[in-house]
Amino acid sequence: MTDADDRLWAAVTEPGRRGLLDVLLARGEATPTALAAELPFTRQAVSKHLAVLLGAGLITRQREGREVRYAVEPDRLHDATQAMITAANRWDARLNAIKGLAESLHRADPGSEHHRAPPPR
Amino acid sequence: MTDADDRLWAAVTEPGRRGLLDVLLARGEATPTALAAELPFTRQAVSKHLAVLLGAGLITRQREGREVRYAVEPDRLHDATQAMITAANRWDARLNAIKGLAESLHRADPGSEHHRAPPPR
DNA sequence: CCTACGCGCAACCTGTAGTTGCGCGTGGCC
DNA sequence: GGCCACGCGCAACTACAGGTTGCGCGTAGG
Repeated sequence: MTDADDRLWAAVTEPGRRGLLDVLLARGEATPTALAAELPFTRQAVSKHLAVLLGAGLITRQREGREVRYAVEPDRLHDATQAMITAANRWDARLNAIKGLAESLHRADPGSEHHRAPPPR
Repeated sequence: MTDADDRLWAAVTEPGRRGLLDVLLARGEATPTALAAELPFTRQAVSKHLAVLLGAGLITRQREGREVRYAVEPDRLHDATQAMITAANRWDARLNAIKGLAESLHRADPGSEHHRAPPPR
């Protein structure tokens, strides 16, 4: 996993940003104040997060008079979602392998959960 | 999304923990020192992360003499991966809707990307 | 022109990730 | 049995990122 991908991952998985993206995706585009109105933190905090997302190329910024409209960048954000799904699936594959192995061991020797002798004290 | 799910999400998505889980999944089970040997941070940092994962129910802890073996809890971790995939898919659905909408608008009126009159200065 | 609003910048606070240092218990060796 | 070595957890400290408040600038609108 490259360096840019790491930044992408960190940008979308951070809890605050995740909620922010939820709202922004529901609207397609919005201003910082509008976003802050639906989120549990202040406009400035929102603005910081938007700066991070902007730096990661996940959203676009466009001035319109005294307002600023932020909009999602579908292609780039799609890359992020795919990265998440890929990672999750890779983990799941490992998980199934481990689970299957544990079960087969259990069948072979049901008493071997504690590998040696576990002295209670 | 519930409170426990939030803790689950935070536990797995944190960058340090993500790398740790990668190694732990590759081995199935391991001791803190063994994990620290393959990770970019110290044994104590690993130990802290393991404590968090343990608190989230994602791994199990078992003393074996003077060592401690941590092992992944397949079912619980599977829940986490599913949560990630679900979130990613939900975003992707929104994304496609937005992208489709933008394209249809573009077809209807190719010059309407700037909604009103954008004064350059 | 003057007011109101939206925004960004800067200073500050707080929690968490990461480090180093130390003490305790267990295993192996003589 | 006694001693050293190793693995581990606890505690104190530092560094950084998320979040807040306060302020100043520019633009919109009467």
